[in-house]
Amino acid sequence: MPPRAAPARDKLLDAALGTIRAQGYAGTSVDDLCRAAGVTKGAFFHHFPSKEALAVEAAARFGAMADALFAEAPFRAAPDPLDRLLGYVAFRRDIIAGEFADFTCLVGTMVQESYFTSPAIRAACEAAIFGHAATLEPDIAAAMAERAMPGDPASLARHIQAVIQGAFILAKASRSAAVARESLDHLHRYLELLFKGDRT
Amino acid sequence: MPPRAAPARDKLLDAALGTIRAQGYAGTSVDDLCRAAGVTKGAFFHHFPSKEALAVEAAARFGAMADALFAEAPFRAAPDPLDRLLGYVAFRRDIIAGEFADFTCLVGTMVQESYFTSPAIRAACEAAIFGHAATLEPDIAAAMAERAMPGDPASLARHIQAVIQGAFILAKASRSAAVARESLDHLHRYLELLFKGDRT
DNA sequence: GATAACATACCAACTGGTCGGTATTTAAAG
DNA sequence: CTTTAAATACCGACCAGTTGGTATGTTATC
Repeated sequence: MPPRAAPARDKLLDAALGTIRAQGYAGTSVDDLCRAAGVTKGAFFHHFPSKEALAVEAAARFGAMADALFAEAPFRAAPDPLDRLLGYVAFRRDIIAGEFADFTCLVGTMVQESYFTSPAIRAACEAAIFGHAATLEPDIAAAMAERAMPGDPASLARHIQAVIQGAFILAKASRSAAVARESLDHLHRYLELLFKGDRT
Repeated sequence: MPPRAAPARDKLLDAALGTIRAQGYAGTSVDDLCRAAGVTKGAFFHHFPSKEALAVEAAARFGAMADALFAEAPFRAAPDPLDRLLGYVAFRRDIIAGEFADFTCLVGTMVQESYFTSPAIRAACEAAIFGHAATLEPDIAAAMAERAMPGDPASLARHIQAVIQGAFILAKASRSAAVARESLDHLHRYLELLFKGDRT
């Protein structure tokens, strides 16, 4: 097959998304990854200098995939910035379904356990989370400006990410996606109260 | 029920709180724990049948310690239930300071990485998180009743925990306790808007 | 003198990582 | 269009250290 395409590399990265989201970073061995990807250890260390390096790349890949998903989602077409913001939260709520390893956040999982032991992974996760949060800032800023509201768009964008991350934790603890969706509903209500001043 | 003083047991449990919060469950070896506790491996397996069993007990201990901390905190003395609720959030905000391993949540960290691989740990973390959330329900229910508000007290209590957990993740990612406090401020504002309808 | 609390030595399985090798592709030379 | 040389992709045995856990003690306390 085409070596230039390096399928083993992509297979490993893909396998990492699912496996690490289910077992955590430290709980996933290089052999686990190779097995899940259907690849040998030789291929692993040909493409990645270390397990940590793969994690860093997986974090970046996950961030890019997430950004692309939301950039192309239907709610983006709304003309009003507040509608786009509320649409984002509603969309995030709605995609919380199915297997946990499918809707859960790779970088949130990894940073939790390796922020202290691996500066490289921590930085990669920070970039993914805060980079994604930054994509919300323009709409928040526009919605605030339209209403001459005080407030820090960046801070609200970060809070939205915090709620999402926390919702995943409660969902995992209770094996219930519904618990996570509920929290996103509260977040949605917060934004409505904040921007519209009512509970419509 | 320890027959008579088993210092090694307590030292191991204490060491687990700090070490697992910094390195995660899978990232912490039994030897790490023994070293941190100043105890030998023989003592470890004399008191705990497995590493997993220690984690389960550590989760329960952490939950009990947290419940006790908030049950005795000053805000509990407020006569109004809403003030107690807002006081809880403000108090949680204020104790986010210093070392990450000191204010961060053991059970949130553990459940994130082992909800799939260890049913026992997952259940222990679920009990700690949702048990703690339940302690907020009476005040929320009372505050809602006073205002004849619709809404599910349990759901709001869980949301509060979700925000707290998510705030920790963002804090770890950015090495900034301030980011977490900010999120607690947003949560505080949500509750004010919900119950008072203004931004006082 | 029994029992719980600890210590020491040890183990098989697994850990992340290395290494010498082979197969396939690309690029340039003929 | 071939031949060929360099590069890249991949394989799988192997390594030293670590893993969670055990077996067999010794010591302290009732």
